[in-house]
Formats: sequence, structure tokens, C-alpha cells
Amino acid sequence: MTVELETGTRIRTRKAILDAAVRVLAQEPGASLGQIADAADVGRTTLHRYFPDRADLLAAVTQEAGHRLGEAAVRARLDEGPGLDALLRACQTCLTLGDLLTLLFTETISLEACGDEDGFSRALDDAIARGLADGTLDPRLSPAWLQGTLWSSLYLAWSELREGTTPPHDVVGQLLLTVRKALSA
Amino acid sequence: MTVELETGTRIRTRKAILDAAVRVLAQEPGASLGQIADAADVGRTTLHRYFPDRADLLAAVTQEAGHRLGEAAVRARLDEGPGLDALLRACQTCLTLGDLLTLLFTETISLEACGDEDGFSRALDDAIARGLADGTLDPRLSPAWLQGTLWSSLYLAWSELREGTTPPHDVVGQLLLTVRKALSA
DNA sequence: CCTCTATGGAACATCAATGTTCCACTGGAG
DNA sequence: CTCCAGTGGAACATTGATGTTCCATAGAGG
Repeated sequence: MTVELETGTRIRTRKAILDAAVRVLAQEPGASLGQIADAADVGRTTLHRYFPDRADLLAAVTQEAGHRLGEAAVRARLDEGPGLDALLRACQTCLTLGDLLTLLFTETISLEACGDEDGFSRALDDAIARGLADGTLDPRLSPAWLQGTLWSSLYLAWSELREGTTPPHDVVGQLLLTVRKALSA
Repeated sequence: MTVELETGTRIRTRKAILDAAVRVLAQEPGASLGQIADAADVGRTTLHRYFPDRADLLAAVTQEAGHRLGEAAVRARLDEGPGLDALLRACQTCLTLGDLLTLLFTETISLEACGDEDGFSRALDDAIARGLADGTLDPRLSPAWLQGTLWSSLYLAWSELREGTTPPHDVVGQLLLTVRKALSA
């Protein structure tokens, strides 16, 4: 065990495996490590070299999701402006998470496992509470339902995007329109 | 192969296995046959006696889903009244599908495999087209998006119901409210 | 009470996925 | 050019799921 001096090659390979894992698992949560290795254009041996265990790989994907979610929360400025607007910004930002969205929504990986260090869930809760307080969110809907609607709409939008039959711009438009109509007071 | 004279016992056992399969697979799509047999309070041997193959079991569940969807379509009177109202009736009716909803939404079983004999998808498409024509559905949203929103909202509602933390009446209320707001013109 | 249906469990063969070890090779850094 | 870090593949042991066979028995229904 030398100190982890990550060379460029290792970083690149690791990223390729991680990306492939996200891509493949989003489509087939029970996919074998062999399938993931193939998708990453890497030998199964190499995959095991980087992630000895299936659990290790999943943990790494989960951690990656945590990071990305954290970035998303910052970019969306969830703590600024009216609650509804914050949620709409969150929609646009989170769409960039791509297949990670699928893994989170289908609970192939779990938000809780990231720890609450990311603070995304917290920030989302806050934005929802703010929106209910400032009158931009429909008070007849519970915080849990509001958040659930947000996630499921996001998942739907990403599904459409991935299918590729609808132009990205249209998908975003319909997503924002639907969420605004559904959640606004 | 005698003529399939299904005795009461056999019908009951078969149903128990099928129900358990739906329940277990909804929670864990990759569940083993042993888990399903346990959930059905039945030996694994017995399960294989009814469904020799895992594929056979899945096919039976799929067929069951087809029947239930067909019934739902009839009960919801999808071909009557304004399009939006038909969709709202469909929401209420489909909620009774329970875990089957999860299996369909997560594509553990596929609608297509039922054949189009059920006619549910067709009826839904028609209702959406009618709603766009009669001005009760938002013309800015594509038929695919309208249908997707319906399904994902249903899935969300069933998730809440299953969790059991929200009273059923409230869940239905929020579901109908959300769908109406999101989809109406 | 008797019979036959339906069942559960033990035992077994098979198979795919997993995780490990070892070795040969390749291409880029020095 | 020379090393060696990084890689791929073959081979192997292990494990869990699967599907099958066989047998003993419980219990519903006559």
C-alpha cells in the first residue's frame, strides 16, 4: 500500500469504470460486473483492481452521486429567492445529473448512504419550507408530496431525454411548465 | 396433461404465489424464487410445481397485470366525458392496482408483453387525444409527456400509500389535485 | 375411515456471477 | 532504449440461485 499517488492513467481508468457503471446500472440495476467492465472497455480483472468488491463499486458511485448533488445544490442557489423559483432552478440543474438521477430515483443507490454531508436533501427541504411560507408553493400539498413530485418529474424528464425522441429543449420546457403548474399556489 | 380442472386448493395456492410474487418483486426486482416462496408461505418445490420457470412466473404476473389493467380501463370509463376527467378517473382506478403499479412503472414486467389485447394503453391514448381536442388538457404538453406525468404521479402516490405514513384519503387528494393542476389547460 | 391430492423438504446437478491468482504484454515516462 | 506501471486474459475456487427428482405426510373430501 503506497501512498495513493494517482497517476493520470489511473484517474482516467477509474473514471471510465465509474461512468460505465452509472450508465449500465441505470439501464439494468442487476447488471453483472462483466457487463460493466465491457461497457468501460476494460478487463474484468482491471475492474476488480480498482473496486475489489461489488459493494466498493456501488459505494464509489454513491459517493460520486453525493459530490454531484452537492455541486448541483450550489449551482441551483437553492437558498436564494422564492421557494418555487428555487425548485425550478433545481430541476434544470439536476437534469444534468443524467443517469445518476435514475440510480437515485430507483434506489439502486441511496441518498442516505452519502451521509447528509452533501446537504442537498436538507437544502431542498429548506427551499420547500420557504416556498410554503412565502406563498409560492401550494399549501394543500405536503412537503413530502412536493418533493416527491419534483423527483418523479425529474425522472420522467430524464427518461424522455435519454430516449432521445424529444428534443432536449422541449423536454426541459415541458418539465418546468409541468412542475410550475403542479406545485405553484 | 389432464384437462385443467383447477380445484379450489390449487386456485388458492396459485393466487397466493402470484400475490407474493407481486409484493416481493415490487420491493426487490431481483428477488430469488426462494424469497417469493417464503413470502407465499409455500415450499420452493411447490412454487416450481406451479411455475416451472422464473420466466413462467413472470409471464403469469404480466398476464395478471393485463387483466387488472383491462378491468381498470372499463371501471374508469376512459371513453366517456372530457379527456381530463377521464384521466383523473383513471388515476383513482389504477391506484387500486397496488404493487402491480410498481412492477409496471419500473418495467420489471412490461406492458407490451401483455399484448395490446388489454386495450388499456390504447384507451389512455384515446382519452389524451380527446382531452387535447376538447380543450381540457394543456396543448403545450405532448401526449407522451401527459401520459408519462400520469404514470409517474401514480407511482409516487402508490409509494406514499405503501409507506403508510400519509392517510390514504390525503394521498388520493394530493394526487388528483396535482395531476389536475399539471395537466389541465 | 380411507384415498388421493397437494404439499414440504432433502438431495442433487447445473450454471452464472464473483473474487482471486498468475503471467504475459504493451506503451509511455525517464 | 529500458523499465515498469498498468493492463488483459486464462484458470481456478466459491457461492448462491435455479431447476429437478424422490419420498414422506398431512388433510380435504368421499
